[in-house]
Amino acid sequence: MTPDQLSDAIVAALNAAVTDGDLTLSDGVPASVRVERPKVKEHGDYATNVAMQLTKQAGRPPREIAELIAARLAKTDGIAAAEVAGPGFLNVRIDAGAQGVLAAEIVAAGDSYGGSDQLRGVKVNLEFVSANPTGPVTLASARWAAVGDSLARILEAIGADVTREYYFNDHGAQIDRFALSLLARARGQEPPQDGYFGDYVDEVASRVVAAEPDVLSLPDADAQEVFRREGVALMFDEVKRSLRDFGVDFDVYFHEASVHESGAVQQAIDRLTKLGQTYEKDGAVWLKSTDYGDDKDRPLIRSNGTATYIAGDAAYYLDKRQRREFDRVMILLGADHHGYIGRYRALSASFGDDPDKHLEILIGQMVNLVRDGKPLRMSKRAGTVLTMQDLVGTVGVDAARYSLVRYSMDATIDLDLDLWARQTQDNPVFYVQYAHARLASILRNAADLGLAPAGADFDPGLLSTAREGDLLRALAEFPRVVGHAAELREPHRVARYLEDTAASFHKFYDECRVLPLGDEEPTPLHAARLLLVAATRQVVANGLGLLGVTAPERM
RNA sequence: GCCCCCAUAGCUCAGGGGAUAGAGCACCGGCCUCCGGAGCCGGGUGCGCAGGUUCGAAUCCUGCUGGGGGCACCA
Repeated sequence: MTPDQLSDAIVAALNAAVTDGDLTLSDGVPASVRVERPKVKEHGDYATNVAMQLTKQAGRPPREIAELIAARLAKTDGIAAAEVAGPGFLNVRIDAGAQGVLAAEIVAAGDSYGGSDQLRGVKVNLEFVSANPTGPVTLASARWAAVGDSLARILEAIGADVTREYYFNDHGAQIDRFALSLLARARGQEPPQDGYFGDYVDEVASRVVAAEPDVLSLPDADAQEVFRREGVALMFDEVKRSLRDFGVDFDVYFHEASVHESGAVQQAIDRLTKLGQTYEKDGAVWLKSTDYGDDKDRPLIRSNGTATYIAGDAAYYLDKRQRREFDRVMILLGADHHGYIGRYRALSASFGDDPDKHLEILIGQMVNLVRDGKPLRMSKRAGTVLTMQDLVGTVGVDAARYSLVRYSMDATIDLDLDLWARQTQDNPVFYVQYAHARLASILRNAADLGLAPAGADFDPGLLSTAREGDLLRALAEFPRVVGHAAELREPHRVARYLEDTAASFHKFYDECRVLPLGDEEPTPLHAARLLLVAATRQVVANGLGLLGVTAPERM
């Protein structure tokens, strides 16, 4: 019996109490009740605080309400006991049998276990990373790559139709500075003060020269144009390649330059003007973003006639909303962009959208580096920027992605380079992957013995020890964890869940022999435990899949 | 000055109003005749401060302290 099924049973009990005239609820019976796993074993398999929640509208003490539910619940199939405790908690024990059937259900569901139809039919556009093509993907961007892709996978698991999107800022001043920096390095000069530094600038510059040998004999403006075009193209390739190596495949790489070249920017501004959302002042065209809660109005067209960055955003946002009629535009940004929220919401509202419904901007905190216990300061100028590829090269894709996704986005994380570089069991990803390898190994050994997991008609009551019960309850949690991770946009919950579940499995393994010992005859218990192993392996594999981390058969 | 995030064990971090606040690392001590010891078992210290809401607060609200990041006709 899963928590959701228990919730249904409790609702049924409440309905029965009302029908019998034992209970009156002014707001009616809730559609579902909150069921949680108690921290203490003595409090049963599951507990609910619904009686306390209903105290007001029932006009009766919580313990009395809990008694009414308990009496009816105790008669429900699959429930071994229901007792009232403390101020009005209802503690429930599930029949071992009702719990054990889950193992067969999970194996039958396979890859789909954990998913749901919660967001079926919802089209989501999820933009993340979107780093400028003026350098390699940095460690900070790697966090959004890991978190964004995992979030996309989790949303897809609950039915959403997700488009992963990357916005290349390949237009504007920073691109000019990049081109100038390349030109300078190609000539053996220092890049400008506000230019780009680091070895990769030299590399890109020499690759451009190799491809276009006569570039250095061109006039400055023409040479700069060649370096801009070729340099940016090389960076595009580099960015795409490192993301692919990281296991992140974007559906759309959108180029900022395209909305400027196509006239989409002007169309977007015209539209805003027609909607009465702009005005002219000091020779510039402004968006009345303060009407929608922004700190200040934002210029769309500068007094020199050129379009601003936010004008490109306007066109891009409009494109996203119209291209496939996305229900929701989600954007993952670093904390240094949090000031961006106000103007973007105002932009959305200016087009007549509801920013609370159509737009969602997620802010994640930064990644710091620590070495020898001391913070390591990255400097773009000195060229000491740690890249995603550096991280992957040091710890591997699995550990890199896992380490970046296992923390709450709200928390700044300190990655200890030495620790991750050591690649020892300090890294929790090994704990989870090891559990999967161990599970796979048991299944391999069973196959060698000609032993198959029990079928759907097995006796679930065989899985009755405390460790088996703990493991089954952990497996039963998975769909809820995925649902919560999706709803709260918190992929790290999946990682933490996997660590807990791996621990439950390791404990089960330590106490419960799965395969026959020596020449012992296989029994139904062996087959039942093997089924539990198969179910556990499935859950661990599904969970790792949501994080974009491999589930190894062997390590 | 204004805005956002954070503050929980020696360290890195979990903890969606619930009962006795958890995990990993580190430290000490146990467990391999057979399914992977990269594992398991035992040992202990903590919610920055002050108010408020609530039957109940690490969790929600306010103020303060400390840390991080932002507040361009840059992108």
